[in-house]
Order: sequence, then C-alpha cells, then structure tokens
Amino acid sequence: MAADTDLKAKPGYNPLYRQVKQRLVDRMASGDLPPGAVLPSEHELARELEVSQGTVRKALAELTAENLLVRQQGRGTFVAEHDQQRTLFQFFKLRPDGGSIQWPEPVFSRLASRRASTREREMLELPSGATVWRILRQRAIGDCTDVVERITLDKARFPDLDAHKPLPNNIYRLYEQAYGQTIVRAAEELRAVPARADDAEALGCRPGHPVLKIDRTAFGITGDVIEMRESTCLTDRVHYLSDLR
Amino acid sequence: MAADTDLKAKPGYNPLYRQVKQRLVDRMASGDLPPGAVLPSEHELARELEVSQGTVRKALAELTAENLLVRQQGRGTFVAEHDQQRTLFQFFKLRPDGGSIQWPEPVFSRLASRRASTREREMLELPSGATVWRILRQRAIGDCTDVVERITLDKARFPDLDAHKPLPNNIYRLYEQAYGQTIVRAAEELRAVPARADDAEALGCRPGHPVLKIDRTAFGITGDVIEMRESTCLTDRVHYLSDLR
DNA sequence: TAGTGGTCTAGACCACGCC
DNA sequence: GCGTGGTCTAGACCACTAG
Repeated sequence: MAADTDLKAKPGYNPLYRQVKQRLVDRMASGDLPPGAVLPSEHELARELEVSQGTVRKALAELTAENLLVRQQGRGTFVAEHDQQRTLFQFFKLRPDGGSIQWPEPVFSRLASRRASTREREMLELPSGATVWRILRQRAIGDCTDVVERITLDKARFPDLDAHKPLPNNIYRLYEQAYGQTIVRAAEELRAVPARADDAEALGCRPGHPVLKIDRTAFGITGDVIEMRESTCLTDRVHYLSDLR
Repeated sequence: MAADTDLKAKPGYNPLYRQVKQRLVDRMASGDLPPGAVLPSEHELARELEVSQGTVRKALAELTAENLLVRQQGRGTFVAEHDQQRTLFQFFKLRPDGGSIQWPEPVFSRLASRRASTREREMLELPSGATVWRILRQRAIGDCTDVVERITLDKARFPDLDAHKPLPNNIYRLYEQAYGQTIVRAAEELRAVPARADDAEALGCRPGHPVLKIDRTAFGITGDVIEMRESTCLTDRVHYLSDLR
C-alpha cells in the first residue's frame, strides 16, 4: 500500500481518527462531498477506510462538534449547510434589545468592483493588481436601518458575482451553493467609534454619534480567508451578544 | 437499591454517561470536589459507579469540553481552576490593537455595599431589601486606563468580602478559593454609547466620546447568576475579540 | 516500573426515521 | 422491518508522568 494512503503510518504522532477526519475534510474541500450530501454510514466508512467503527465515530463526532457535519439518528450524516438557522445562530450576533434572534430585513444593497487595497491584498492573500468585489448593504433589525455592511471578496474566487443580483439576504448560502465556498469560522474585532457622515445618514443618527464597528474576517474549510466585512451598527435598539464558555 | 441512586433507572431517556456527569457536577458544586482536586481514575470511577470505563470516559470528555475538568495523560483528571491562563482566555476579550493577549494592569479599585436595585434583585434572584457589594475598578491594557468596571455581587453569597482587600486582579480566583463559587460561563451584551462624565475623566477622553459598554452576566456551576458586571472601554487602542465557530 | 489518560477494536443493544 | 446513528460494554495496547 502506498505510504500516503496508509492510515496507520504514524499511529502515535497522528491518531487514526484524526487521519480519518482529515480525509473527510479533504473530500468536502474538493467538492466530492458538497454541502447537504449524505455521507456513507459509519459501518461503510469503517470498511472503506479499514478502521473500526469506533474510530470513524470519533472522527465524525469531532467534525459534528466543529459544525462541519450534522448527524440525525435514524436518517444519516450530512455535510453541514448554511441554512437559515445555522447562519443566523453561528454568524449573526446582533439582537434586538429585549427581543429574540431574528433575520435582519434587507433595506439596500449595491455591488461594485475595484482594485484591492494593500490591506485587502494582505488579508485575502491576493497578488498585486488584483481586483475585489465590494458589497454595500443596509439592513434593519427593528423598524429602521441599524446596520451598514461593507463586504470585500476576491473577484477571482467569486467570478460573475453580478450575475446573482439581487444578492440574497443569506449571502453565505450563495457562497456555498454557487461557488463551493463554505464559511466555517470567523473572527470579529469590535470597537465603539463616532459615526461617519455617510453611515450616520443611512442609520438616521447625527455624524459622530457612537456606533459599533465590527471587523469580521471569515475563513473557509481549508483555513483560507474568504471574506472581509466591516459592519457599522447603531446600538440604540440593538446589541451584540457574545457567549463566553 | 434506592431509585435515586440507581444510575440505570431511565436508560433511554437519560443516558448513563449524563447521569455520571451530573453526579460529578453535584460533587463539584457541593464542595466535595473543590477546584484543583484530583478525581479518581477512570477505572476507579467505573467501579464506584458500576458502569463501564468507556461510559465514565464519555462523561469526563464532555466535562473537559465544558472547561469543568482538565485532563493530563500520565497525571490524572483535575477539577478546573481559574488560573491566570484560563481566566484570561475564557473571560477576557479585550486585546491591544496589533498586540497579543495580556493581563490588564490594576489602576484603581474601590469596594462598597448598598441596597440592591430592582434590576439587580431580578438578575441575582434576591429578596426585596437585599444588599449587594459594588466594586469599582479601573484597569489599563496599554499605558493608560482603558477600562472602567462596575461589579455587583450578592452580599449574602460573598460575606466579609471587605476582609480580602485589596481585591486581587484575578477576582474569579478569589470567588473560587474564598467562597467556593466557580464562574463557568458568561453572556455579554455590547453597545457603543457616549461616555458618561465620570467615565470620561477616568478614561482620559471627553464626555460623549464613543465608548464600548459591555454588560456581563456570569453564571456558576449550578447555573445561578453569580456576578453582574458593567465594563466601559475606550476602544481607541484596544478592541474586543469575538470568535465565531 | 507502576499508574494515568489516550487510542483502537469488536460487538451488543436501543431509539429513531422511513418505507 | 430495515438501516441509521446513539449508547454501553470489555479489553488490548500505547504514550506520558512520576517515583
């Protein structure tokens, strides 16, 4: 058997179940197991990969904990999708004061492209001279606009994005279904800043009013930076919820 | 055997390993297994509780994932403590811009007590007329003060807190060691607001300057609300980091 | 060298979804 | 009834720590 296909090559250093995990991640990243796909049963996987069912189980359990898989007793194991619920709970942290989580209403959306800035090139690992998509969105959680979002994407990774206008509210589902790019993790930096004139107008506050600026970096299944997003939020009727556990 | 001590009472509805888990949590909450204590080995626990080692293992794995236990190959299983690293990584989300995580320097601290407000009574589940401790702290992440914290505690749960003055920087360790109250989880609500006059003076900014207000509710091992904390942060040289995964 | 947790296996039985 | 994942068991071997 070739070395790189032998799961038991280095039992001590890299446990078998991690190698099983990596194989499954590779199949997901390559498009062989697209979002929503059914995986073979534990029993079948164990036979295919020549390991015990318990080892497969441990790999599947970790992938489920990382939100890459969804398992349902009696039905099977599925590659996780950005359905409404998942995107909302995992990637949307703004809540109306005193109310419960809900999808924000789209108010305005614009798509344009331009040359990448130095910072964008660094973050998205783009060559010099590369171009990016730039999406401007305004969304409402309560009655009026309380978030302005500026999203930056590598144009090479998302060709012909303008063919998908109007862009859907759940844009991560579009990344996933039209481009095979699944967002699995993101890091956000939050700061309180004075509102810029243009944001103030959109949000219906005076320039300089305190607003919450959220800088998000979103990562794909292979760890690449897929999206950069700057959100500016009026927190008069809305707050950002962070769970520490 | 009495029904409430029979682990196998309801195998289908409540799995054995969850019952094992609950028993261990109970022992931690009662003080029988205080922070830092060594647990019996998997083998011993299995014998004591009359379940298999694999079932004990699953219970211990979940408790480890929830940060209630720490396991080390070759050494043993320990009840988690609020050592410097844990408190910092799990419960402190402010980072200097462009720098890495570090403990904030204490600048000022004051302890007082007063009657609980209506909101405090609701959140902390206190009877009317109850009194609370109120801690005011100022801390610095960079060169100058950038966080003002107001902490509220049930005076009945933390008797003679004034005997521990000056209060340590890692106050969760004090809750744990002096009062057997371990903070295991917290929820934070973030908003951008104009700085109050007193906060502005402490933070060295003008009144009305945008500051990040963080309302924390911290929970103990049994799910009770142990602490309420309002932090006001100048995010000119510092930001709040939120990991979405 | 003894004891701990970490990995891996093999197999039994149960709960759930679907046909 | 059949196939799925979920639970539980029993036991082997490995890796790490400490005396």
